[in-house]
Amino acid sequence: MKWSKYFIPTLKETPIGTEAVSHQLSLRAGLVHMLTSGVYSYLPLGLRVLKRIEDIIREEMNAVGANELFLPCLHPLDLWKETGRDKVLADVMIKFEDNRKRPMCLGPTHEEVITNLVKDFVQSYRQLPVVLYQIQTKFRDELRTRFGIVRACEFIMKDAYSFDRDQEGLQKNYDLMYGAYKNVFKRCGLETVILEADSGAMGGDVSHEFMVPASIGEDTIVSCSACGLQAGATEERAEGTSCPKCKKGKLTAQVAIELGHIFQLGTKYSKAQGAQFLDENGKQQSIIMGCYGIGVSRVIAAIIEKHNDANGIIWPREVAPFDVEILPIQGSKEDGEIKGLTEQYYADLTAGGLDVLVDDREESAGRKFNDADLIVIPIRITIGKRNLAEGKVEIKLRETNEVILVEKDQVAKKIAEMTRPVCATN
RNA sequence: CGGAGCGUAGCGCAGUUGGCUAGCGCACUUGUAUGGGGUACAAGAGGUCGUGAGUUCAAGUCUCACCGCUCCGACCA
Repeated sequence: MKWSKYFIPTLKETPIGTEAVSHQLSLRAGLVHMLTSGVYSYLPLGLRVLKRIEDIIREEMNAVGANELFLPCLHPLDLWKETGRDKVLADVMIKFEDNRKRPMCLGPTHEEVITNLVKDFVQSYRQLPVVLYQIQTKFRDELRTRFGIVRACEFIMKDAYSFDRDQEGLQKNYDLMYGAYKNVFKRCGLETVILEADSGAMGGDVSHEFMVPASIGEDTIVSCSACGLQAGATEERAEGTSCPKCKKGKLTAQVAIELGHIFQLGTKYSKAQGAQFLDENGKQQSIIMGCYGIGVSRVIAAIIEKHNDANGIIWPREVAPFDVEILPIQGSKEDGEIKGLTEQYYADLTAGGLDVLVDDREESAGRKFNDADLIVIPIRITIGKRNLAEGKVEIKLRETNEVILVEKDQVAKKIAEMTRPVCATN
């Protein structure tokens, strides 16, 4: 991809009204654009990151036997009345009437829709278990948006739903999802703290939250210095208090971003909506359900919060919008060799399966370097006269700021060596 | 929804006790030079000062209402 033909609107200065680093950098690096509070457009670069995260999620979901589908975000309100959640979620639901005066809402979550779907197709225990997921836009009329895309009114979520004949089956799928979630966040370069949590408006008995401790966030985790207990702190029992478990250690509080939440729902929805199956004894049973969410767009914010420096974002390799950036330093004088090498590297690396961005703009070297640091592609190749005089080209790794000089005809080979371990994990 | 702050060009800002044609930096356009860390010079283009009322000879500036954004709180799969 050539920069001159790509839409990467970087900002030199920090936008007003932004506090969180991820909010600032996501705007400055040209990833997103705010339409109004809590409503964001994803620009080409941000969309690339989003797609890469989605791909990781898809791989991990498919690996545990979940099937991807795509549910509507336009829901008749009547459906929500079946479970009474039209009232429970009334504050966050975006409701309206269509032109035929039918009460509708934009889906804040999809338990009702998926249950409605599954009950039409599943009649027998022989058809269970079923695990389905989607990556979809959710709409929530948040009372207060926060930190850019961390809490938005319109956001992208992966939601999976499991349907089992018994608790044993649910537990099995729940454990699989639990493991898949750990993989997803690890591959996104995020260390998570997993907490047993309150099920809230979702209902059910067991639930776990996947939290990333960060300098901003809407949740608080308390940790015990002695026994290592970690727990959510919804109430004002943060610091000071002694540990409720060992009674010895002191609790320290840490702000965190919730990225994932998984629930054992049981029969709350299947009973309310009549999703039943016939067991081998010919008896009607309610399907046992679980649901599993990841705030996909929120993951981007968490990654930026955890991976940045004074110059910009340091993407973990698996989620970076491009693998390699080629930065030719040349002017209008047309240095034939620089141009030739740029094209050659681009062709070689692209053929090797890498996403390559070429900064072919007629800009000063300084601006190119600064933009490169801001949007940050993991590997940067700088081609300039200074090193070319020695027959060499510079390769810089953004993660470590390590700079190596490579013979100009060894570049593609060297990059291939560097990127191989990443490819192997895929 | 309570508390606080902010709103002047695409972005970041200045604008005094109300005063004459609303400025500055960046970005943008054109030209010349430059070409390894936001390059220099020159000439340009770009404005319902968030919206609406009010006070006044005169409002970016004062008053009121409303709208929008951010932060804290309440709330939250």
